[in-house]
Amino acid sequence: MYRSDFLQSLAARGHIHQLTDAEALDAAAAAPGLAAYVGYDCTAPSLHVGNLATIMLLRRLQQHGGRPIVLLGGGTTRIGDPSGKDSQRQLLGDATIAANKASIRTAFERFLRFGDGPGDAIMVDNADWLDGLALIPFLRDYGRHLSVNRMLAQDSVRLRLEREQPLSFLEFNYMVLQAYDFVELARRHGCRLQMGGSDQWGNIVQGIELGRRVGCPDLLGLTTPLITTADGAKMGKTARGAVWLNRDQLPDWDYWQFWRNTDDRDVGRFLRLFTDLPEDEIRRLERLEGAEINAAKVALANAATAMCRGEEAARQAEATARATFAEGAAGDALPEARVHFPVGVVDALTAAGLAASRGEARRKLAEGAVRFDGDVVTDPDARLAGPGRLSLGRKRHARLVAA
RNA sequence: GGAGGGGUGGCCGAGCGGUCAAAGGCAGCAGACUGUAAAUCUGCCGGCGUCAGCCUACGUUGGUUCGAAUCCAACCCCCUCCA
Repeated sequence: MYRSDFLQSLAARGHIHQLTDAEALDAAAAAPGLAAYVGYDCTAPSLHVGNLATIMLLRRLQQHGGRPIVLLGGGTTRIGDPSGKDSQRQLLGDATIAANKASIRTAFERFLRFGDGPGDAIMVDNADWLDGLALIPFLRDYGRHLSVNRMLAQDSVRLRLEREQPLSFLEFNYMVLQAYDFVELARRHGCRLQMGGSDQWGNIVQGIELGRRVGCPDLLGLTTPLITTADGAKMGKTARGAVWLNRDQLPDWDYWQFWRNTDDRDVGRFLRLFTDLPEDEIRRLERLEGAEINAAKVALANAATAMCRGEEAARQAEATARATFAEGAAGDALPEARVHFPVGVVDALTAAGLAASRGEARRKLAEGAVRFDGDVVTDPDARLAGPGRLSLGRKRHARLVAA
């Protein structure tokens, strides 16, 4: 078993997939001030719950005395990570990347404490060193240490080649630059550990190898398992889109609901991975059976929402859930739709976003799925006279208010 | 460069002159049962509509035809085999 609190905690909570050198890492983590980083692409205006697995690694590191480094890939996003893709990703414009970067960074402040103190997290952007890189000096200093043979064996490259899918030289360089990032962070910030999802293993190892050859000998790597739900889907990808961390991409209510609707079988695992609740509390919650387990889901939703969106957001969502589901009222946190009364049900449904089209609204009315203030509405010509709670099915609700 | 095969709705995949808004599966939505869970069963699943109909869709652009996802031509892209 591990001696350091950090690794003990990660192991107990299910965060560890692979380690490059367990003993060395354990020793490094036992001393205070271990610096570790995770890199994030700026491909979207917000990170999503799929990124939470590694964000939690940084959080746990800080909780146990380490120094988290958030690396924003302002430079590498201009290239595009080929891992897990069969075709080149659409190249993003610099303006988009800059906007995404600005938007992404806000989310981290909820999970980590930033500052100038010894245990404070810092945020860096690899554009700072990548953008100005001069090709010939770079090739002479680093290129000679990078083995093409080895790179060709990397999954991200090999799979593309085996399937005879195109791989541009641009993308081929992604791992080179990610490897170089690690060396740069080791030099600038004394960073010894790179963490990431299991798909990043190859890239992480490349960085460690490069470090060994250019005078940063003791770099380490750690990956988290790919988190899937009990029914086998990648976590955080719903049909309606990703579950975003940023409030302007996904309202607090929906974020809370995402966690509240966790599969029974995932509750214990998610409590360990995505909340700070202590082990004995989690053990108590996951032992609940039947309808009782809903209490554990509420605890999960509250803890996860409080961490990402703040205590107040969690409280409001919980209160709204109670009002909406237990009392059949309309809680404050429900999405609001502004309409002019009297309004036809069909228009109200589309305005509230409960139906994607008028046709769908009509179909749902015919199916008996629509209720207004709790009463089933089936007539597509019905008009609603004033404010109230419009529901589609039992789960989706909106408050109609006068425009 | 040569010879074949193929590009169909979010995905997979049938259709190969009218009866095609296009079989089937997956995903999704809703109903029943429940616990805002899972499983199961049922219905729905391009848009608009006073439900008759209209519009948009089968790689792209033209053409043949009363009529084309289906035939022809050119172009773009993908796959297999040969050089």
